[in-house]
Amino acid sequence: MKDYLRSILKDALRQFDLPEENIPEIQIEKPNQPEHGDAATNLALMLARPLKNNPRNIAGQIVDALKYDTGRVKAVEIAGPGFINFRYAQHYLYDELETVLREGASFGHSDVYSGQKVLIEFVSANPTGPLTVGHGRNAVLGDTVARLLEWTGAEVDREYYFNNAGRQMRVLGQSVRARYLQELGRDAAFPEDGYQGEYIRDIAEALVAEQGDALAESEDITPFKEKAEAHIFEDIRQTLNRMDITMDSFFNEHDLYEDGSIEQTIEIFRQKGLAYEQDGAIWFKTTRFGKDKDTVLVKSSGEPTYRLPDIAYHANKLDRNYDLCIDVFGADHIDTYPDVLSGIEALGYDKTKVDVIVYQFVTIVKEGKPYKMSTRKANFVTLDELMDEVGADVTRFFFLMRSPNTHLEFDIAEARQAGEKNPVFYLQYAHARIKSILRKAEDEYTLSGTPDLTLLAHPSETQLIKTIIRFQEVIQSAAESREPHRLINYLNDLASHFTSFYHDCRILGEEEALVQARTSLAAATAQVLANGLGILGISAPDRM
RNA sequence: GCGCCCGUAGCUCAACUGGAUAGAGCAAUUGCCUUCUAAGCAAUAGGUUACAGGUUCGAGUCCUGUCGGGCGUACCA
Repeated sequence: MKDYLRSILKDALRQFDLPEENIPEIQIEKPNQPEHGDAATNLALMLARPLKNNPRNIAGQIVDALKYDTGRVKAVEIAGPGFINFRYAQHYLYDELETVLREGASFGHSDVYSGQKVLIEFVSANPTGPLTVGHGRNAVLGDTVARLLEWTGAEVDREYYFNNAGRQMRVLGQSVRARYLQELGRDAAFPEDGYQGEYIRDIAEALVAEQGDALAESEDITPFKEKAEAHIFEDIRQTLNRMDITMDSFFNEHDLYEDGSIEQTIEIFRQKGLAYEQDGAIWFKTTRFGKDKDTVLVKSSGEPTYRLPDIAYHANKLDRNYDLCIDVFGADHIDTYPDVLSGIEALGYDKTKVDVIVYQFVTIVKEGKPYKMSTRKANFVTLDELMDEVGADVTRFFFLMRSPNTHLEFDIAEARQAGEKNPVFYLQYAHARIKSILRKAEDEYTLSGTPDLTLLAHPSETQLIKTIIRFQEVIQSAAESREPHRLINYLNDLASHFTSFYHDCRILGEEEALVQARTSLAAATAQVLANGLGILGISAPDRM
C-alpha cells in the first residue's frame, strides 16, 4: 500500500516541474490519531521551501492532480499544516485479509533483502565457562535479527567466533589441572586468578573418570585445556539449543594465523604506511582515521592484540562474498569497532558492508535488588539457570522486549509470574484463546466455501484487520533497523485489538455466514501471532 | 580529562528515525465472570520528555552547553 501511495504521489508531483534533486523521498506513515486516517504524508510540508509556497496550497495542488483507485483508497484529505491523509477503502481491507488467509504460515515474508548474503556473527564467547545472562541478550538478539532478515528475503549464515589460545585459556587449563589433582587427593595450588566455577570440578571429575591419574605427573596443561574446551563448547551448544539457536559455523581465530592472513594484514598496512614499529611493538596509525592515539597491533612480546585478528577476521568474512556482515556485541566492546572499520577500509574493503548491533548491559534484579556478576568469581547467573527459573520463551521475550540501546533490567520475580505482570503470556494467551474458539467452531459448525468477509464491518473488526495487514511492513522495519522489539510492540498491539474485538463481537452463536467470517478473522489473527512469535523464537501454544 | 550510550508517568520502557493531542505494562482507584479461556475487558488518575539555549513551518528526536547515570579509555580478551 505504501508503495502504491508513493507511486501515485510521484505522478501527481510531475506538475511542479521540479529538478530531480529537489524531489524529496516520499514518506508515508501511520498517523498517531485515528481520525487522521490510515496513512499520511508530509510531502507538501517538505516541498514548501523549494516551491516557495504555502504547504496547504501545495497539498491542494497535489490532491487535485492525484489519481487513485477507489477500490483501495476511499478518501484523501488535507489536514493541519498541510498533511495529506488517506483513508483505506473497506474493500482493500477485505482483499488484504484474504491474502493473509491464503498465505498462512508464510504471510509476512517480503523480498527487500532478497539476493543478499548476510553473515551474522554473535555470541562469540570464548570457551572459558558457561554462557551468562549477558551472552543471552547477545544470542537472542543475533538469532532474532537473523530470523527477521530471513523473513525479508536474505540468505543468512550464523557464525560463532572464538579464540581458544592465549592467556584466558591457559588459566582455564591450569584451573582444571588444579581441580584434577585435588580430585586425586594430591596437593595442588589453585591459580590465583583461576576460574572458580563449579563446572571446573565437573570437568576435572570427568577427566579422572576417563584417565585416572595418568595425567598427574605431567606439567603439560594441554590435555586439560582441550578437555575443558570440548566440555564447555558442548554446554554452550546445548544452552543455545534450548533457546532454539543453531550456529551454521564456528570460526577459530587460530585459523587466521595458520593461513597467514595475520601476517598479510600487517604487511599490507606496512606497505600503505599505516603500520610502524616503536618500542618493539607494531602500531596501527589509527590517528589517520581520526583517533587521538595510535593502536598497538602486535605487542613487544610478539603476541598480537585482539584488534589485529579482528581486522583480519572481518576481511576474511568479506572475502567469503557476503553482502552484509553484522556483528553483535556488548557496550564494553564498542571501542574496537571503529578500529576494525578503519582496518578493513585500509585493506581496500567496503566498510559499509559491516554493520554492528551494540547492546547495553543486562542487570538481573532478584528480590528487588540488582545482582552483580563476574565470570571469574563464578557469582554470575548462567543462562541455563535463568531458563530453569523462567523458561526459554520468557527468556527470549525479555531479552527482546527492549531496544538494544537501553540497559535491560531483567526482573526474575516479574518474569516468573505466569500471567498478570508477565507480558509474554499475553501474546500466547491470545493465541491459545483463538485456537480454543476455532476448535469449538469446528465441533459446532460445518463451515465450507469462501467466507463473506464483507460482513466484517464493526469498528473493532475493521481495526483488527488494519492491524493484521501491517505485519509485513513491521517485519521490514524491525529487520532494517535491527530492532526486534518493534515486532513485540506490534504483536502486543495486535493481541490487544483482538481482545477488544473478542469482547465487542461474538464469534460463535451468530448466524452461520457471520460465524464463518469472524472465525476467518480470528484464524488470520492467530496466524499472524504465530508467525510473529515464530520470528521471535517463542512458542505459540494451542492451549494454556 | 577524552570517546560511545542513556536521562520520557511512582517503577520498567515505547514513540514508525524531524510530524498533528508523547503512549503501553506494572503499581493505585473503580466497574465487568450462569454466555466463545477474567492469564481478560472498560474507565479514572498519573508528564514543564533532566536543565538552559539554538536550528525550522514543526523538536522527546538534530546542534551547543550544564547536571546526572552506564560502559570504555592497557603492549588484557
